[in-house]
Amino acid sequence: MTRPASSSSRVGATLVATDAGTAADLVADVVGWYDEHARDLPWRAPDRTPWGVLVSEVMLQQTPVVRVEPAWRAWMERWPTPADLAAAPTADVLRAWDRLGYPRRALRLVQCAQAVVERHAGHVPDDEDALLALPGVGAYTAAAVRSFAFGRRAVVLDTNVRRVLARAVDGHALPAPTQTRAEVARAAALVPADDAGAARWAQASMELGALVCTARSPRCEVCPLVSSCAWVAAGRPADQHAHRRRTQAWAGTDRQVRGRIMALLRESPVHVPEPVLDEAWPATPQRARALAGLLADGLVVESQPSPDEPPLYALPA
DNA sequence: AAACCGGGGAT
DNA sequence: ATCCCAGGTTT
Repeated sequence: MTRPASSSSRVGATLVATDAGTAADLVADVVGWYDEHARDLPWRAPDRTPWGVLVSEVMLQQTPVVRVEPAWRAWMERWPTPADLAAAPTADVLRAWDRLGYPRRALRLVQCAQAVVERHAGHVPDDEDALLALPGVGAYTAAAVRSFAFGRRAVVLDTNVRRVLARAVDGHALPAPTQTRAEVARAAALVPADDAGAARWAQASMELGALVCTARSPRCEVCPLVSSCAWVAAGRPADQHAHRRRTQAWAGTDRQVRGRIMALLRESPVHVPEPVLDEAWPATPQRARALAGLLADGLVVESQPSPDEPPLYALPA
Protein backbone atom coordinates (compact mmCIF):
# COMPACT_ATOMS: atom_id res chain seq x y z
CA MET A 1 0.00 0.00 0.00
CA THR A 2 1.25 3.42 -0.94
CA ARG A 3 0.77 6.60 0.95
CA PRO A 4 0.58 9.80 -1.08
CA ALA A 5 3.56 12.10 -0.67
CA SER A 6 1.13 14.99 -0.28
CA SER A 7 -0.40 13.48 2.85
CA SER A 8 -0.96 15.92 5.67
CA SER A 9 1.43 13.86 7.75
CA ARG A 10 4.26 14.09 5.27
CA VAL A 11 7.56 14.29 7.09
CA GLY A 12 9.28 17.61 7.44
CA ALA A 13 12.65 17.31 5.78
CA THR A 14 13.80 14.70 3.33
CA LEU A 15 12.15 11.33 3.35
CA VAL A 16 14.48 8.88 4.97
CA ALA A 17 14.56 5.71 2.95
CA THR A 18 15.05 2.51 4.89
CA ASP A 19 15.12 -1.10 3.81
CA ALA A 20 11.64 -1.64 5.12
CA GLY A 21 9.96 1.59 4.10
CA THR A 22 9.97 5.34 4.34
CA ALA A 23 9.90 7.59 7.34
CA ALA A 24 6.35 8.49 6.39
CA ASP A 25 5.39 4.83 6.70
CA LEU A 26 6.96 4.63 10.15
CA VAL A 27 5.10 7.74 11.31
CA ALA A 28 1.81 6.55 9.87
CA ASP A 29 2.16 3.12 11.48
CA VAL A 30 2.87 4.55 14.92
CA VAL A 31 0.14 7.19 14.73
CA GLY A 32 -2.34 4.59 13.59
CA TRP A 33 -1.44 2.40 16.52
CA TYR A 34 -1.78 5.34 18.91
CA ASP A 35 -5.28 6.12 17.71
CA GLU A 36 -6.37 2.77 19.12
CA HIS A 37 -4.15 2.40 22.15
CA ALA A 38 -3.69 5.84 23.71
CA ARG A 39 -4.06 5.94 27.46
CA ASP A 40 -6.73 8.18 28.91
CA LEU A 41 -4.54 10.48 30.99
CA PRO A 42 -5.94 13.59 32.71
CA TRP A 43 -3.39 15.94 31.15
CA ARG A 44 -4.66 14.80 27.76
CA ALA A 45 -8.31 15.55 28.58
CA PRO A 46 -10.06 18.19 26.46
CA ASP A 47 -10.43 20.50 29.45
CA ARG A 48 -6.72 20.51 30.26
CA THR A 49 -4.85 23.82 30.30
CA PRO A 50 -1.35 24.62 29.04
CA TRP A 51 -0.32 25.11 32.66
CA GLY A 52 -1.70 21.68 33.51
CA VAL A 53 0.37 20.19 30.71
CA LEU A 54 3.48 21.97 31.95
CA VAL A 55 2.87 20.75 35.50
CA SER A 56 2.47 17.20 34.25
CA GLU A 57 5.71 17.40 32.29
CA VAL A 58 7.71 18.62 35.26
CA MET A 59 6.21 15.92 37.47
CA LEU A 60 7.00 13.31 34.83
CA GLN A 61 10.67 14.26 34.75
CA GLN A 62 11.95 11.02 36.26
CA THR A 63 8.71 9.99 37.96
CA PRO A 64 6.52 7.28 36.36
CA VAL A 65 3.00 8.03 35.12
CA VAL A 66 1.27 5.81 37.66
CA ARG A 67 2.64 7.85 40.55
CA VAL A 68 2.19 11.22 38.87
CA GLU A 69 -1.48 10.83 37.96
CA PRO A 70 -3.06 11.08 41.43
CA ALA A 71 -0.57 13.75 42.48
CA TRP A 72 -1.36 15.80 39.38
CA ARG A 73 -5.11 15.65 40.01
CA ALA A 74 -4.76 16.86 43.59
CA TRP A 75 -2.20 19.49 42.61
CA MET A 76 -4.30 21.02 39.83
CA GLU A 77 -7.36 21.12 42.06
CA ARG A 78 -5.40 23.01 44.69
CA TRP A 79 -3.39 25.32 42.40
CA PRO A 80 -5.20 25.47 39.04
CA THR A 81 -3.27 28.40 37.57
CA PRO A 82 0.30 29.73 37.57
CA ALA A 83 -0.87 32.62 39.75
CA ASP A 84 -2.21 30.18 42.33
CA LEU A 85 1.07 28.30 42.59
CA ALA A 86 3.15 31.46 42.45
CA ALA A 87 1.40 32.67 45.59
CA ALA A 88 1.65 29.39 47.48
CA PRO A 89 3.96 29.02 50.50
CA THR A 90 6.97 26.93 49.50
CA ALA A 91 6.47 24.63 52.48
CA ASP A 92 2.94 23.81 51.28
CA VAL A 93 4.27 23.07 47.81
CA LEU A 94 7.05 20.81 49.07
CA ARG A 95 4.61 18.91 51.27
CA ALA A 96 2.19 18.47 48.37
CA TRP A 97 5.08 17.27 46.21
CA ASP A 98 5.61 14.63 48.88
CA ARG A 99 7.60 11.70 47.51
CA LEU A 100 7.52 12.44 43.81
CA GLY A 101 11.30 12.66 44.00
CA TYR A 102 13.85 15.38 43.32
CA PRO A 103 12.21 18.18 45.35
CA ARG A 104 14.29 20.71 43.44
CA ARG A 105 11.79 20.10 40.64
CA ALA A 106 8.97 21.32 42.91
CA LEU A 107 10.97 24.40 43.77
CA ARG A 108 11.61 25.13 40.12
CA LEU A 109 7.92 24.64 39.36
CA VAL A 110 7.08 27.41 41.81
CA GLN A 111 9.77 29.61 40.27
CA CYS A 112 8.38 28.72 36.86
CA ALA A 113 4.87 29.77 37.94
CA GLN A 114 6.25 33.05 39.23
CA ALA A 115 8.11 33.65 35.97
CA VAL A 116 4.96 32.91 33.96
CA VAL A 117 3.07 35.47 36.04
CA GLU A 118 5.78 38.10 35.84
CA ARG A 119 6.92 37.68 32.24
CA HIS A 120 3.79 36.42 30.52
CA ALA A 121 0.85 37.82 32.48
CA GLY A 122 0.06 34.41 33.90
CA HIS A 123 -0.20 32.64 30.55
CA VAL A 124 2.14 29.82 29.54
CA PRO A 125 4.01 30.97 26.41
CA ASP A 126 4.04 28.87 23.24
CA ASP A 127 7.33 30.32 22.05
CA GLU A 128 10.27 27.94 22.23
CA ASP A 129 12.78 30.42 23.62
CA ALA A 130 10.33 31.81 26.15
CA LEU A 131 9.59 28.28 27.36
CA LEU A 132 13.28 27.38 27.58
CA ALA A 133 13.89 30.46 29.70
CA LEU A 134 11.50 29.19 32.39
CA PRO A 135 13.02 27.50 35.45
CA GLY A 136 12.93 23.71 35.21
CA VAL A 137 12.10 23.74 31.50
CA GLY A 138 14.72 22.18 29.25
CA ALA A 139 14.68 21.08 25.63
CA TYR A 140 12.33 18.17 26.19
CA THR A 141 9.76 19.98 28.33
CA ALA A 142 9.69 23.04 26.05
CA ALA A 143 9.01 20.83 23.05
CA ALA A 144 6.42 18.79 24.93
CA VAL A 145 4.48 21.86 26.05
CA ARG A 146 4.54 23.35 22.56
CA SER A 147 3.31 20.08 21.13
CA PHE A 148 0.85 18.77 23.73
CA ALA A 149 -0.54 22.04 25.04
CA PHE A 150 -0.55 24.15 21.88
CA GLY A 151 -0.56 21.56 19.10
CA ARG A 152 2.51 23.13 17.54
CA ARG A 153 5.27 21.33 15.64
CA ALA A 154 8.19 20.46 17.89
CA VAL A 155 10.92 17.86 18.13
CA VAL A 156 9.84 15.93 21.20
CA LEU A 157 12.73 13.66 22.01
CA ASP A 158 12.48 11.92 25.35
CA THR A 159 13.82 8.61 26.57
CA ASN A 160 10.89 6.77 24.96
CA VAL A 161 11.27 8.31 21.52
CA ARG A 162 15.03 7.88 21.64
CA ARG A 163 14.57 4.19 22.30
CA VAL A 164 11.94 3.70 19.59
CA LEU A 165 14.18 5.36 16.99
CA ALA A 166 17.30 3.58 18.20
CA ARG A 167 15.57 0.27 17.61
CA ALA A 168 13.30 0.85 14.64
CA VAL A 169 15.75 2.94 12.60
CA ASP A 170 19.25 2.23 13.90
CA GLY A 171 18.81 -1.40 14.90
CA HIS A 172 20.29 -0.80 18.35
CA ALA A 173 18.93 -2.24 21.58
CA LEU A 174 19.08 1.13 23.34
CA PRO A 175 20.03 4.69 22.45
CA ALA A 176 23.49 6.03 23.26
CA PRO A 177 24.01 7.05 26.90
CA THR A 178 24.09 10.73 25.99
CA GLN A 179 21.99 12.47 23.39
CA THR A 180 23.92 13.79 20.38
CA ARG A 181 23.20 16.57 17.92
CA ALA A 182 23.03 14.05 15.12
CA GLU A 183 20.35 12.19 17.02
CA VAL A 184 18.26 15.33 17.42
CA ALA A 185 18.67 16.12 13.72
CA ARG A 186 17.60 12.64 12.76
CA ALA A 187 14.57 12.87 15.02
CA ALA A 188 13.72 16.28 13.59
CA ALA A 189 13.76 14.88 10.07
CA LEU A 190 11.07 12.38 11.04
CA VAL A 191 8.66 14.95 12.46
CA PRO A 192 5.74 15.68 10.13
CA ALA A 193 5.83 19.16 8.62
CA ASP A 194 2.38 20.22 9.78
CA ASP A 195 1.51 21.16 13.34
CA ALA A 196 -1.26 18.63 13.86
CA GLY A 197 0.70 15.76 12.33
CA ALA A 198 3.76 16.64 14.35
CA ALA A 199 1.77 16.73 17.56
CA ARG A 200 0.20 13.35 16.87
CA TRP A 201 3.60 11.84 16.10
CA ALA A 202 5.02 13.22 19.33
CA GLN A 203 2.26 11.71 21.44
CA ALA A 204 2.22 8.46 19.50
CA SER A 205 5.97 7.81 19.49
CA MET A 206 6.24 8.48 23.21
CA GLU A 207 3.28 6.24 23.93
CA LEU A 208 4.73 3.42 21.86
CA GLY A 209 7.96 3.63 23.83
CA ALA A 210 6.08 3.69 27.12
CA LEU A 211 3.67 0.83 26.41
CA VAL A 212 5.27 -1.45 23.79
CA CYS A 213 8.86 -0.56 22.95
CA THR A 214 9.86 -0.63 26.60
CA ALA A 215 13.41 -0.70 27.85
CA ARG A 216 13.37 -4.00 29.69
CA SER A 217 10.88 -6.30 28.00
CA PRO A 218 9.67 -4.91 24.68
CA ARG A 219 6.39 -6.37 23.44
CA CYS A 220 7.47 -6.76 19.85
CA GLU A 221 4.64 -9.19 19.18
CA VAL A 222 2.11 -6.37 19.37
CA CYS A 223 4.29 -3.60 17.90
CA PRO A 224 3.06 -1.85 14.75
CA LEU A 225 6.68 -1.61 13.58
CA VAL A 226 7.65 -5.24 14.04
CA SER A 227 7.79 -5.89 10.31
CA SER A 228 9.99 -2.86 9.60
CA CYS A 229 12.04 -2.61 12.82
CA ALA A 230 15.78 -2.68 12.17
CA TRP A 231 16.50 -4.08 15.62
CA VAL A 232 14.06 -6.99 15.17
CA ALA A 233 15.43 -7.63 11.69
CA ALA A 234 18.93 -7.83 13.15
CA GLY A 235 17.81 -10.46 15.65
CA ARG A 236 17.46 -8.07 18.61
CA PRO A 237 21.20 -7.76 19.34
CA ALA A 238 22.35 -6.83 22.83
CA ASP A 239 23.08 -3.30 24.03
CA GLN A 240 26.38 -2.00 22.66
CA HIS A 241 26.80 0.55 25.40
CA ALA A 242 26.10 -1.73 28.35
CA HIS A 243 29.64 -1.42 29.64
CA ARG A 244 29.37 2.36 29.71
CA ARG A 245 26.09 2.65 31.58
CA ARG A 246 26.71 3.21 35.22
CA THR A 247 23.75 3.08 37.49
CA GLN A 248 23.68 5.57 40.29
CA ALA A 249 23.79 3.82 43.63
CA TRP A 250 21.07 4.67 46.08
CA ALA A 251 21.52 3.15 49.54
CA GLY A 252 23.85 5.23 51.64
CA THR A 253 24.17 8.08 49.16
CA ASP A 254 23.82 11.77 49.83
CA ARG A 255 20.57 11.67 47.88
CA GLN A 256 19.10 9.19 50.33
CA VAL A 257 20.19 11.32 53.28
CA ARG A 258 18.70 14.42 51.70
CA GLY A 259 15.48 12.52 51.11
CA ARG A 260 15.30 11.41 54.74
CA ILE A 261 15.84 14.95 56.00
CA MET A 262 13.20 16.33 53.66
CA ALA A 263 10.72 13.64 54.73
CA LEU A 264 11.28 14.52 58.37
CA LEU A 265 10.82 18.25 57.79
CA ARG A 266 7.72 17.68 55.65
CA GLU A 267 6.13 15.85 58.55
CA SER A 268 7.22 18.32 61.21
CA PRO A 269 4.76 21.15 61.97
CA VAL A 270 7.46 23.12 63.80
CA HIS A 271 11.04 24.19 63.25
CA VAL A 272 13.44 21.59 64.60
CA PRO A 273 16.93 21.82 66.14
CA GLU A 274 19.68 19.77 64.59
CA PRO A 275 19.58 16.86 67.09
CA VAL A 276 16.07 16.03 65.90
CA LEU A 277 17.59 15.22 62.52
CA ASP A 278 19.15 12.18 64.19
CA GLU A 279 15.80 10.50 63.54
CA ALA A 280 16.45 10.88 59.84
CA TRP A 281 20.16 10.06 59.76
CA PRO A 282 22.97 9.82 62.31
CA ALA A 283 24.95 13.00 62.91
CA THR A 284 27.79 12.29 60.51
CA PRO A 285 29.80 14.41 58.09
CA GLN A 286 27.54 13.03 55.39
CA ARG A 287 24.45 14.36 57.12
CA ALA A 288 26.08 17.74 57.56
CA ARG A 289 26.91 17.71 53.88
CA ALA A 290 23.36 16.80 52.93
CA LEU A 291 21.89 19.51 55.15
CA ALA A 292 24.28 22.08 53.74
CA GLY A 293 23.24 21.08 50.25
CA LEU A 294 19.55 21.41 51.07
CA LEU A 295 20.18 24.86 52.54
CA ALA A 296 22.14 25.87 49.44
CA ASP A 297 19.33 24.62 47.21
CA GLY A 298 16.73 26.61 49.15
CA LEU A 299 14.85 23.47 50.14
CA VAL A 300 15.55 24.04 53.85
CA VAL A 301 15.90 27.28 55.81
CA GLU A 302 17.82 27.93 59.00
CA SER A 303 16.52 30.26 61.71
CA GLN A 304 18.06 31.56 64.91
CA PRO A 305 15.41 31.97 67.63
CA SER A 306 17.82 33.77 69.96
CA PRO A 307 21.58 34.34 70.20
CA ASP A 308 21.92 31.76 72.97
CA GLU A 309 19.98 28.97 71.32
CA PRO A 310 20.97 26.58 68.55
CA PRO A 311 19.64 27.17 65.02
CA LEU A 312 16.40 25.60 63.87
CA TYR A 313 15.61 24.00 60.55
CA ALA A 314 12.39 23.91 58.53
CA LEU A 315 10.93 23.95 55.06
CA PRO A 316 10.93 27.45 53.52
CA ALA A 317 7.86 29.48 54.42
C1' DA B 1 30.63 14.95 28.74
C1' DA B 2 29.75 13.79 33.40
C1' DA B 3 27.91 14.36 38.02
C1' DC B 4 24.26 15.37 40.87
C1' DC B 5 19.53 15.18 42.19
C1' DG B 6 14.49 10.78 45.04
C1' DG B 7 11.83 7.24 45.33
C1' DG B 8 9.08 3.31 44.27
C1' DG B 9 7.81 -0.70 41.54
C1' DA B 10 9.26 -4.31 38.37
C1' DT B 11 12.45 -7.94 37.27
C1' DA C 1 20.36 -6.63 43.85
C1' DT C 2 19.60 -4.09 39.71
C1' DC C 3 17.07 -1.45 36.45
C1' DC C 4 13.90 1.97 34.94
C1' DC C 5 11.38 6.14 34.87
C1' DA C 6 7.51 12.08 29.62
C1' DG C 7 15.02 15.37 32.48
C1' DG C 8 17.23 19.75 34.10
C1' DT C 9 21.08 22.15 35.94
C1' DT C 10 25.69 22.72 37.04
C1' DT C 11 30.57 21.98 36.55
